[in-house]
Amino acid sequence: MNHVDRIIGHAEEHCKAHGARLTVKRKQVLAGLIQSEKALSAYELIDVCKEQFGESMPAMSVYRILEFLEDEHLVHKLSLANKYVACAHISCSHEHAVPQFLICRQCSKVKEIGIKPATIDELRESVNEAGFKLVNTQLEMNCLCEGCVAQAA
Amino acid sequence: MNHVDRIIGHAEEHCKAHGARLTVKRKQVLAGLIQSEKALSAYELIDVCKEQFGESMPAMSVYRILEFLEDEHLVHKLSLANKYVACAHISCSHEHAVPQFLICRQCSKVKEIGIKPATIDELRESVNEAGFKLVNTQLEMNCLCEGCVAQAA
DNA sequence: AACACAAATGATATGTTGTAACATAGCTAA
DNA sequence: TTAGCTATGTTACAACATATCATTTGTGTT
Repeated sequence: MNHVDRIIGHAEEHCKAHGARLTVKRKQVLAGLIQSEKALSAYELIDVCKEQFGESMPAMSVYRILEFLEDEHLVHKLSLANKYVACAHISCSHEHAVPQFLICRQCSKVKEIGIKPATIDELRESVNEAGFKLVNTQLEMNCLCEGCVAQAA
Repeated sequence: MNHVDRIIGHAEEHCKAHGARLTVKRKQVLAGLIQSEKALSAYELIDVCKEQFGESMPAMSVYRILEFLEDEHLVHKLSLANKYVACAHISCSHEHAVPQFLICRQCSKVKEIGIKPATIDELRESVNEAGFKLVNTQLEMNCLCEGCVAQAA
């Protein structure tokens, strides 16, 4: 049983725990995302599923499935890049705070981090001072990953 | 001479100062953005220009013009919303740091703020610790503006 | 003024991301 | 088993964005 399958196993338990169904298609989409280890657009994901499972996957289905996986907190949507990424903590049992994302603009590698609560508080305060309310603390930041920085140098 | 015209005047000087040409079309696009006082998609902007100036504006041109205006730091692209917003500081003479944006998910109103440098430093540090490099400090945050919070309540 | 060149815009087509609407298939439970 | 819900398929299209090549406009030079 490989790494991906183990994570899928956890996802399955997670879903079963509250009566959500992790169907074959949904597992395929999630597995595709986990395996690629980076953010993929919905259409890239279609290609991945085609390669991996030989099954055609209508765009509509992929979007529906991504929505389901988001609702289950198994996948995050990165609006900054219009891409989707598997949650880095599917196998963790504890509850998670809303994460922040570092997105490599070069290669779409994504790092999911938890910024210090104090920093988040400062941000939220700046937002409040401006008369706005933060609807969530999912920050997305344009970055370069180590590998791509090295290449650029 | 109204508010918008005054800002356009400043923009014109800014461009002239280094030989960039703020043409009629470019002025129209910028004026449309300033006047609306919120973020607009490129296609919304086409409609605004059509209404305001009666001129048809091919999508291609609008995108080119928005790119020019971005290069001149007169307009910001908000990737989180796929919209564009006029810079809030066109009339300021001083140099600006990279701004942060609060985007109302309800009405697209945008507030351009400058977060405390210390907070930015903390963020950058968190990013570095994760082995990534921030390519810029333009944060975009999903918010609700005062008006929309009041409505929702 | 006429010309040459570059910058800006127009026109057309197409790529990419995402959703609406309605049809079908497949579980699940009485 | 049949009724009803959930999931998926199909088709069409909306919204966002760019590639490419043609034309116009503006600027400097002779």
